[in-house]
Amino acid sequence: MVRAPCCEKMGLKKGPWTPEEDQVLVSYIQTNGHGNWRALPKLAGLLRCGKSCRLRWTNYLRPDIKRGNFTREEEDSIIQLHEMLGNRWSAIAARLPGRTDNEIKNVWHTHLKKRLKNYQPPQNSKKHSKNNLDSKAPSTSQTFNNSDNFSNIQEDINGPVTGPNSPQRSSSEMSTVTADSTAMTTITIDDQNMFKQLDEMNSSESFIPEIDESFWTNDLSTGDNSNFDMEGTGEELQVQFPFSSVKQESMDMVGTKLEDDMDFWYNVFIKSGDLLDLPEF
DNA sequence: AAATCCACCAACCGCGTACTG
DNA sequence: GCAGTACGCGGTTGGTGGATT
Repeated sequence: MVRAPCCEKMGLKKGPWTPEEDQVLVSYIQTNGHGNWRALPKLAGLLRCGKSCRLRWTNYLRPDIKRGNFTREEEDSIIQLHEMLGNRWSAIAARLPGRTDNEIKNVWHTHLKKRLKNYQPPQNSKKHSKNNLDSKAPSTSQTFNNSDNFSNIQEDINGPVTGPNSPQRSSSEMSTVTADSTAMTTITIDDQNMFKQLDEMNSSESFIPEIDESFWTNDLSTGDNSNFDMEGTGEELQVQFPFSSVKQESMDMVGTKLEDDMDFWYNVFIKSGDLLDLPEF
């Protein structure tokens, strides 16, 4: 069943806002605040629906909006954040003061996607982005240089790490991730330590090392990922990978054995926004 | 000069979810 | 626990203006 558009239903005005309407909206909000968006247009004397008013205010009229072209730094930040957060435009906008999610979304679709298209990702990077692990993020890879990003994203996932309203989770509350392949590679780490490690790696020269073709098995390379499975099982998340062998040279990380390919882990833990968003995680 | 194409961006739309009674 | 309401979000659309043919 299709919900009727609110403006149509009410016989309210649609389309571009006039300067007069802008003025009415701004002066009303400056005087009274926006409070209830639904009631606002009636109270302010606007023939618009509350939704339209909210959009106009948040995307255009808000005093803290930064107008004008995006700087190269801002664009780079968007690319980095999109790499990590996917199409979560509001989360990205929250890290770019003065920019709205709508604006960022537009810039992404009109400029940045093209920029990335011209960028040749390292071999393999898209092979393990199939099967929904990476459904929200493009399969490109790059070096990160914003040292705040991982901490911020950690906050996004777990809530603020410090502060009166958001106490740090105890280690028993911290979720674990278990990666299990048919080669019986099992890794358990907690996400707090993981982000700490990633922050450290982030400050190094090259966050994502090159990987060689042999890292991937034929199963995955041929795109037969039907047996890929991820499921949340209470406190523990089981992740099954379809490949039967992984590079076994390991590094000691977070007190646990991990493969040395950080591109892999990056995709598993960072690019997979869905995985990280699971409340059980 | 006219027609067409294309890029840009403001605004709309519907869905998911938080909130409230 | 449920239903109704309101809001926020991401995807999409449509108008506009500049570039190209």
